Amino acid sequence: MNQNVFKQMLKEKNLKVTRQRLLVLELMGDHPGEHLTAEDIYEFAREKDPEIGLATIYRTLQVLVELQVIDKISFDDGFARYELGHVPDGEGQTRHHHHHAICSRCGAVYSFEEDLLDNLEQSLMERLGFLVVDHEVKLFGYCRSCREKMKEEQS
Amino acid sequence: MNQNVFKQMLKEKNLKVTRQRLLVLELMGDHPGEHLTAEDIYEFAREKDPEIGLATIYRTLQVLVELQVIDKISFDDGFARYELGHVPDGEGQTRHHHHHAICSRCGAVYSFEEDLLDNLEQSLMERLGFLVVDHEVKLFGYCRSCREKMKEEQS
DNA sequence: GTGATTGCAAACTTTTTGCATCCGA
DNA sequence: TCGGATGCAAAAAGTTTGCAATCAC
Repeated sequence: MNQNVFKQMLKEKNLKVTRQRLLVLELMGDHPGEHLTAEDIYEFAREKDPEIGLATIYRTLQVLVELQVIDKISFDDGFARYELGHVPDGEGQTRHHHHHAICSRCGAVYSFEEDLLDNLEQSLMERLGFLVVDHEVKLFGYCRSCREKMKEEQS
Repeated sequence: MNQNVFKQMLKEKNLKVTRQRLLVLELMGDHPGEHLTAEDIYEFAREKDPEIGLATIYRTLQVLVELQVIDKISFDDGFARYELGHVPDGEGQTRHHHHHAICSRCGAVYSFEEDLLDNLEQSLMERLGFLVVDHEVKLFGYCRSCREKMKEEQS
């Protein structure tokens, strides 16, 4: 996400461009594909701006979620996580989300993109009149290296 | 879920059959298709057993999740929710989960079943060696009645 | 200048834990 | 009997909020 685009988004919502907001955006960009907690971001932020407060991190993340710059996700391990969202398509309609495969043994998270839900979304519209605009898919299972370790343990 | 089956499951894990555990199971069965929070279950439980403690509810829910009798889900509104899980198939392999369509306007949750993820799961196995054993799909959008209301508001 | 934003600390919410008591097997 | 389970209260952990000081515009 371009910093100038971000500044423009803030201005359109009558929000101010602050050192803290720019820093959080920068940090999110520095860690693509990671699923950072507020605490993670706080730690990174303090390296560059020791004065920054945790409450500011939370408030800034809220702003970024509202602006659809980042997504808030949960792996049900007790804290919310944040990651850079993908740019909405031209029409501003359906977003191109990526999904997550979570290893139940080691906790590794693999991200991937794939739009295999179109059929499902269409059927919901026909049956319930429900218009899907976003989706989130989590797959739970075992990654290759854990499967190998599990095989060894078995023998 | 049959009470005797549950009693058997507890015994197999060397857990005791208690009044409280039976009550929580009963309450979950009384509210099929709902997505109850621990607090909801606590309220229902106190109607039948005013002595019961909230900590017991949490501890019992944990046991039920471990026994795969219920599923823990989150709609990211701040608390965990629980619902009766579907019975695993004969092989004890992939579970037949249902999914959720959540209205972003009124918060209504529609549940449905559909196994359209087989292709996706197979492709993950081929590409990453990741074995999927369970999945969770959340769709966000607008339900029929909210869409109608939104149309009216627009005019 | 002025209203939004920040940092801090305190509050809040959901969930977990310690411990004495109680109960199921 | 005796180890697991319960209820209560206190603690923990993540997040939010009130407020005075500060900053962006």
